[in-house]
Amino acid sequence: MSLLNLSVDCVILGFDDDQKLKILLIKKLVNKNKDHQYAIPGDLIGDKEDLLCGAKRILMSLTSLKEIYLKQFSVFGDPKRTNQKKDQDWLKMYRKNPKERVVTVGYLSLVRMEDYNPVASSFASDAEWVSLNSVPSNLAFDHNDIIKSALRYLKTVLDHKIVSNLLPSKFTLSQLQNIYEILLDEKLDKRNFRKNISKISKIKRTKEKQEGVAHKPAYLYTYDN
Amino acid sequence: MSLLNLSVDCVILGFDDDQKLKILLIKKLVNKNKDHQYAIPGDLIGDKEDLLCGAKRILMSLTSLKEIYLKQFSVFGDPKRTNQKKDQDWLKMYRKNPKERVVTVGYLSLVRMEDYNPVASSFASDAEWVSLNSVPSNLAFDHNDIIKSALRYLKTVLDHKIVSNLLPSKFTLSQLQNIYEILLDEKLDKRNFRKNISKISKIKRTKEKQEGVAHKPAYLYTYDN
DNA sequence: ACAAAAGTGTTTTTTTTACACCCATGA
DNA sequence: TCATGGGTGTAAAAAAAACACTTTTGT
Repeated sequence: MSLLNLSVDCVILGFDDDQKLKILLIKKLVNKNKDHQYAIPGDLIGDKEDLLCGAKRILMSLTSLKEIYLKQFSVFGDPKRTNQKKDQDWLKMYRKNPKERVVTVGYLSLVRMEDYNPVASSFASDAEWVSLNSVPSNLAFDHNDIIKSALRYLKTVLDHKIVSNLLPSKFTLSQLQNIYEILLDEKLDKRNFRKNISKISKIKRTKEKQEGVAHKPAYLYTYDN
Repeated sequence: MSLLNLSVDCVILGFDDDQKLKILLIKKLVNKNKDHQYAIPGDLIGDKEDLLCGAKRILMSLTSLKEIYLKQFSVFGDPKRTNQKKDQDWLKMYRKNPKERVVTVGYLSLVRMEDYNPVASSFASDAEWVSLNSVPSNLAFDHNDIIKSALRYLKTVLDHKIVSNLLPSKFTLSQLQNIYEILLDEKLDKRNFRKNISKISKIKRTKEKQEGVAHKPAYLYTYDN
């Protein structure tokens, strides 16, 4: 019998060669002073809008990121998830009926940071990559929980198809191994890792090598769709 | 900016020793004649109701099943998912605004059929266990898709904890193997299966044996929480 | 010459698969 | 005594893990 608002929230993880995993956060003003809070990009979906399309539209509108593969991973429907004061403050500024319930659908993506340059717009006053281990613990709504849930989910579905998004078109096996180590959060054995990669027919060695490195240059590989 | 209806739909799989996997369907009248259709149990969630609580309440109200472990597995948000004529007919009878969008959250459970005796009520005129391979292909809304999605999900998460719901408190290893074979839809090797089970410390052999069977009686096992 | 990362095989251990016969019971 | 499902072990194969040294480049 009840009508409610449905939103999507996007956990966009960004990868920068040889660095830490980052997450795309937006900054939102919570009142007329310039107090702000961080959140993952998300908003209400439109009337007749498909969820996935909505997620893409919203991500685009807040951060200008487009053409991103998004995967639904969970729904967050606690009736009190928008009740905290900090969240009500924000809702009062942007929504007609801030007390209405909002259920949200979580979407996840993994991207190469160099491929996407977030530019804030709409109610986002800023959009930036933040190291996963320095994410504020007081994100908007239940966004800290949503991120945790996304990371848990990620480990269960990680595969070469997903990881291929994170690679430049030519990459070294060390870069690839580094991605796995970061995403799985564990060290891998170089020789065993390469043995496994060599079984994946889609990953092919080119004749090119790294240039200008102060060590033996690595062969470059490509991921072949 | 849009308000919409949120529902839950429950895929309840029922297991009956040595038999086929069944699913709990309800029958709904679609008009004043006695035309009906089948559906999985589901309905709109309440205003301030938690999703999981709502799912339990609705399942109880339609089929009288209670105390069931339900696991959220996906969201179905196609804006047109309630637009077919058969579905609009039903919605017109039971909802004030049948054209309003309904997004639904899918919940899954696996139960022992003997433990639960479905009794239809509310808008369900009947509630019955139906063999998975004789589910009508024209269930309400997108329920056929929801079931497919649930079965796919089930194979990925199957473990002894989940299966323990399907067992009587004392069971034989053949019963257990049978459940796995049905859920995984593949034959398993008896000796290898038992080897694996023996590693699971929660599954313990009792001193009791089957009685009154026309073959060597099997030892009974228990699942120890 | 040194530092830095690349590249490369073999052995051991663990896990998984395949496979066949005798046993206890009720009819 | 027959039909039925219960119960058991071993060998082979496959997969995963452990492990160390040489090479190529820039500085």
